[in-house]
Amino acid sequence: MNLHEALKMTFLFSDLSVTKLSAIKKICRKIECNENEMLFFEGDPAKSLYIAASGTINLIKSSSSGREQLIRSVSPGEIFAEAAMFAGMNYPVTALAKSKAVVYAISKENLLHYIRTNPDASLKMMGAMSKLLKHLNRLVGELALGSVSDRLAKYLINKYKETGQKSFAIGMKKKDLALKLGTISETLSRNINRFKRLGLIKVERNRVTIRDLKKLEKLT
Amino acid sequence: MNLHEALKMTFLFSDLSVTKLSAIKKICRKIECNENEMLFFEGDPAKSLYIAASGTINLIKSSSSGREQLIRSVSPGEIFAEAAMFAGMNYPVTALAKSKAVVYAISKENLLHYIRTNPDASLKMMGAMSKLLKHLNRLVGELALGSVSDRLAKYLINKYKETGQKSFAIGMKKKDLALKLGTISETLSRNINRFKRLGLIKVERNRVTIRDLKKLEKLT
DNA sequence: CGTTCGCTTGAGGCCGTTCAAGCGACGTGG
DNA sequence: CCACGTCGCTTGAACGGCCTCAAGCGAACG
Repeated sequence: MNLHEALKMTFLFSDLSVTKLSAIKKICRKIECNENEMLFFEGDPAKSLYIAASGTINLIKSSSSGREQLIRSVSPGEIFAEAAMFAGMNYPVTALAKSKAVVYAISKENLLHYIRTNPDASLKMMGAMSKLLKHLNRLVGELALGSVSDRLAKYLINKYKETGQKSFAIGMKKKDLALKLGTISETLSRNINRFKRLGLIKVERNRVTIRDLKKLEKLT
Repeated sequence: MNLHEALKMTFLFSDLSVTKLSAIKKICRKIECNENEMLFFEGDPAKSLYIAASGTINLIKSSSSGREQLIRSVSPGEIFAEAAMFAGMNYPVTALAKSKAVVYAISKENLLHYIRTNPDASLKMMGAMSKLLKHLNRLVGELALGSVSDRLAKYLINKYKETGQKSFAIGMKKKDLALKLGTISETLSRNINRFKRLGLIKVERNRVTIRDLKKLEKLT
């Protein structure tokens, strides 16, 4: 995906006029990441907003003891570090390229200038932030209140609703899914197995089939 | 605290002209809550932004099994449900008055109109949302990565930094502190006791004194 | 064919919760 | 002023979920 396509996909810059779009393009700085490269670290001063053009970027939190939590997985056409740049914030997560990736950065100064001179942009920006807030609120609830199997069930149901299919590919390594669910691969494995034994799902390779949606929903 | 004072304290409406301020006052609807009354429930469609004038409002998440997590405790002069009203969201938490309380509500429509006609307001609103994001990010990290004693240590250190005093009142029931730290009173009690045994803190009634800040910081 | 990688499975242990009981502080009514 | 009940807090015992460490195992790949 090139810069133009990526910008068009973002909530923030999607419906701009040709002139405005090319103005935005001028202030984008291209950054290429190798697999497993860190784009920025948690705690670094937030200097830019990023637009993902290709590859996958994981936003994670990690503790000194080595535990990790995946906060968000960014796909091409999405923006990230939206909100970190207000009030002189630091990045609250570290950004890790899961594959070779290309992202574009817009500096804080340029973005603020853009927002100030484009009234609509504020509203869109607030929309983006509010989506993030929603996501984080859900995450907090799930982490604080639910067990791993709760979160796994929620994840599966959500996948089903997203795709409309009772059979779908997980689309990432189980280890990464574990990270997303706030656990580790062993525990995930055991839980998947329990679901299989209970007749809730069927699993082959990377593909899951929901056999008993009702019971799955009752779990959460 | 009356409406005028409360508005003056908020980040959002603090430095308005007299005319604008009185325009805002006109669109505020007064709501009085009794102790333990719910102002709104998680999942309700978000129709208003609120300004707390007196009393304490707890924003909590709870699960069907009865577990609860305190997301935020709102004091007079603060606004809440800032962000819920974008993109047709529902409240992500339920608001519970911990004491008799007075709050003022501004409807979604009125607020959006206000924001659209006051360019500065968007920036302030984004500031408010970005503060919230920061808070939630921290909360996610602590819940996902840390233990109860980590969170207790962080809380104590934070209190110390806030007040500048090594001795301070907790200012809420231990049960509520437990809620805030994502645990229950029994576990909190045991952890406080462990800290006491290790010589990290001293506790008398509702007052904590930090005896060994260094070690406390090393815990986190 | 051997190595690596992702995943699974098992044993053991820790942390936090649940359930149950005890205890001091406080307020109320006798 | 004391007796009693309530409330907030603490403590103990038992249990369970999840993590750690370690080993096994199939598939992909050079």
